[in-house]
Amino acid sequence: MPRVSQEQARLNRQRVVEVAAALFRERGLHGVGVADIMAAAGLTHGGFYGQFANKEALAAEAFDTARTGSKERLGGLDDLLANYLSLGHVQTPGKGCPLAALANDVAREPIGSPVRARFTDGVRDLAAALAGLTPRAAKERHTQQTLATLATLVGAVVLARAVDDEALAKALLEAATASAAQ
Amino acid sequence: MPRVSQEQARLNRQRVVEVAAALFRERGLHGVGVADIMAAAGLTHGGFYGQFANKEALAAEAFDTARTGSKERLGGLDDLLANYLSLGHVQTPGKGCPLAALANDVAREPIGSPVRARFTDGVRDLAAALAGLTPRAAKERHTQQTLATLATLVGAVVLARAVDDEALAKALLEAATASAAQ
DNA sequence: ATTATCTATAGATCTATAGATAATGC
DNA sequence: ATTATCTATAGATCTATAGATAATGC
Repeated sequence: MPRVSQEQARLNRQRVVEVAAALFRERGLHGVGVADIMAAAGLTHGGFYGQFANKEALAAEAFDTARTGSKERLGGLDDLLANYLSLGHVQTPGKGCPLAALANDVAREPIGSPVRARFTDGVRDLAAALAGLTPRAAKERHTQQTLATLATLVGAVVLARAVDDEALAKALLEAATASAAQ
Repeated sequence: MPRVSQEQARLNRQRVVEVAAALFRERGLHGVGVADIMAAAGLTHGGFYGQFANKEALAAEAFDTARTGSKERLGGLDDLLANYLSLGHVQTPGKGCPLAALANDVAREPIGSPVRARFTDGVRDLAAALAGLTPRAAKERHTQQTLATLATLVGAVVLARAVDDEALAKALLEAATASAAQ
């Protein structure tokens, strides 16, 4: 019933995107509905379609928000590794790296889908961040090492989250840390 | 209408599990319904509940079938790496490693869920397979190296599948191969 | 008057169950 | 007679839209 100001509407829209960014990472792209997201933002279902074309468009925006919002406070390679490969990151996917949280979901999206493009940008971005923090060898080898490290980080977090045994989860994170630090 | 022999019923049941193992890996645990699976097996929806308690029980059986069915023909570490880190594996998740195909899905299942237990067994299994093919250093370090390699393999495949650029997918696989082969 | 939000609902889809059907196998 | 499978349907849930409501802002 209450109609709000344009200013408030803009804030509401941004809140929807942020809430969606968290819920998608926690429950998956198909694990949360538009009604859930709107309710979590304190709005009603019907209001959604005045602000977004459809669920897919929201997912694309939410992915970007998750990407920029979860960027590691970079200090050095060691800080990034410690943050990324922490139990805290494993236990709070809603605030963590969207690559690790949504890779399987994105892989099932049709090619050419908006979220796939954002995901690819995210991979390049994180690879660039890692490359910038790493001592550089020969250029080709440097790129290769960077991509391998990226795969190790994502793989360790993804597996640690799915496993039923916290000791094994920790062992995966520690093994990845030791490997990525050389 | 047609009622089949016990023998045929057993075969039908096994076919349902195998079809489910493929479809779950392709579309995710929530991306395929019981009706889809039964239709793909050439049976009708209603027949399902005579053979399985529920969808979760089928998922647990299907995960085990996927695990044993996708076991690499081991020849050596190089063969395993070449198979696991191939574009073929990336492009046919329905026949590939269930750890890479379903990690995000399993991570969203409640703790204590049957598929989480099977997933954990799968991680230990693949780690053991890798350990058996790897030159052994000091025991602790050996285990650590094995888990790091496992994370690298899974991460590379998971990322390569989600990315929109085949060149980047190949680069991820090659980087992981170079890293895992030392 | 415009428009952000809400109510209500259409149309799909999904899990699960109940009861009917018809071939197997004692 | 038993039982594997099928038909039909209940009860949830999900995306999307249409129309009503009421506060904003020219």
